[in-house]
Amino acid sequence: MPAKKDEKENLLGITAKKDADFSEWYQQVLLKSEFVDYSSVSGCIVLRPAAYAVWEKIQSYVDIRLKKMGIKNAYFPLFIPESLLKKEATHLTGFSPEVAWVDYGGNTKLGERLAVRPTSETIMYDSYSKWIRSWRDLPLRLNQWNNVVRWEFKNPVPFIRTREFLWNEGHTAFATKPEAEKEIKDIMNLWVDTCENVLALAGIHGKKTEKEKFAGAEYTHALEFVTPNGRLVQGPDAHHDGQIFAKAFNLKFVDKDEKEKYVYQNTWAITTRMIGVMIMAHSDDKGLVLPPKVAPVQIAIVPILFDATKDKVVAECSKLKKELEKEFSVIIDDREGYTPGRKFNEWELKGVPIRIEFGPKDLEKSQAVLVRRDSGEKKTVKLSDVKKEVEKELEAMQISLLEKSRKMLKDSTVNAKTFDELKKAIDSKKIVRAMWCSDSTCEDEIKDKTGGAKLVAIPVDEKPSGKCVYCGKKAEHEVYVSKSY
RNA sequence: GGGGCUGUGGGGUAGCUUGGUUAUCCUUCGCGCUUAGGGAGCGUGUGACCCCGGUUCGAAUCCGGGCAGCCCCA
Repeated sequence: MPAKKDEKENLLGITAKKDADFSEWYQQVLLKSEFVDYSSVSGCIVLRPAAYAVWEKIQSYVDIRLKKMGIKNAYFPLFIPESLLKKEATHLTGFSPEVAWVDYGGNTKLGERLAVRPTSETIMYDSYSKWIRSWRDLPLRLNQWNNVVRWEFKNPVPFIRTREFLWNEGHTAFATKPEAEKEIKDIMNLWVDTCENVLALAGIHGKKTEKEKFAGAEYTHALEFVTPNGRLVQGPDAHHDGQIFAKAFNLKFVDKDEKEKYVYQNTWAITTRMIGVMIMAHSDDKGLVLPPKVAPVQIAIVPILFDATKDKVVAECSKLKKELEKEFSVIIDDREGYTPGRKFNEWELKGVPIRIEFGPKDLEKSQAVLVRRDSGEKKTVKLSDVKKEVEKELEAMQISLLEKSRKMLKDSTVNAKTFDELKKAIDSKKIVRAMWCSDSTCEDEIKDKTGGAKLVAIPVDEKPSGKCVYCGKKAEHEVYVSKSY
């Protein structure tokens, strides 16, 4: 029996519309699906089991591939002595406004206060300086999975901007620049692969402008993702640090030619922010939509229970579950006292990719009903074909979500020749591709006159030609301009 | 960095202007019965005034401060 319209407001499901009230919608999707919760610490969220499971999927996909590349995992301290954090000037300036400090141990004031790591370059390179002596010690390629704290004062947005977040941080040292730069390419390929094939997200591979690059890097590559409310968000990145930290931390080695040289370094990371980007992109007015490759539960079997056939239906569902869980993660929702409709809505809210309905009619005809979360499409299949069909639909869903993401990126992008066009596009929540003279004055002016739109990325596939969108001088680069998180 | 709005059971709310008995309603949650192919029904139970201070005989309500969340602008 359908719920009365005026009662719907108070039911389990989300009431905000993605198109009409994006941030309210985003919040409701996360909270009502029991994906995350707020905590008593401002700007810090709780990843509930479903969210953490998604992170574990991302983590394991990336971790396996990093290890194949020859990178090893290690763990360095959470705390960084102030003196170490101060060693590289640009780095310090970049991070110091948002560092959280520990001043006391119990009641005892510490002799030197400790930073809670905002990133671990400084504490790691302190060790690296002891470990790197000869060319034989290189390359040194370590990664750690951990948490970092950046005490931001802007409005927190779950996953997108939180004061503490989870990530990996790879920190590597090479004897030569070409080796190091080759790694930047490999890592960026890994990020593209992970985002596209696991999270079903299409991004822009770009280079950061001088203004926007990582504090302490020579240059920064990153993937940028468009959100449904027309902003770009930075995703995973890879920074080539050249010899900047090497000089600050005295990372020298004796090369084969017996000369002392500084190492060349990279740092790179993917963070839990991507989970937020993924949810913004794929989820809808019914709740979460999780790509099959990250979904903690891929299939929910809902038995339709009538007294006369209950036992047989449940038995058949259990058989089905046993068969399916050889390859997929499956749950069977045989809770009594809830109607099927209620269960359907609940699993949709939680973003389970495939639902299987099975009742007396299906028992009679040896069939089951498959429903896809992303399209809502229903399909009746023979019991013997369920496994094959599920596999097919999960793959199709994964691909379809990526295509949708590609389309969103394409539809959100506008080319602008004049500043007027650029401004109009920004105002109508588009992201803009335009030409740029590469002067930071123009960068500042554009930001100023558009209400904060940044030059987010110089696409790696750029073909600069013509004139700067702002000053009209010869263009050096193409850029994506957009408001950002 | 600046401005605005809002905090009442797990969620959504009424009450606040004009202070006054046991804080309203819906939903969730627990239990019992009954139901079951798209958010079922009846009965019953649990559960809240963000925190600190002030005014007052009396504060969810008025005042001050804090904390938190949201929105807009830079």
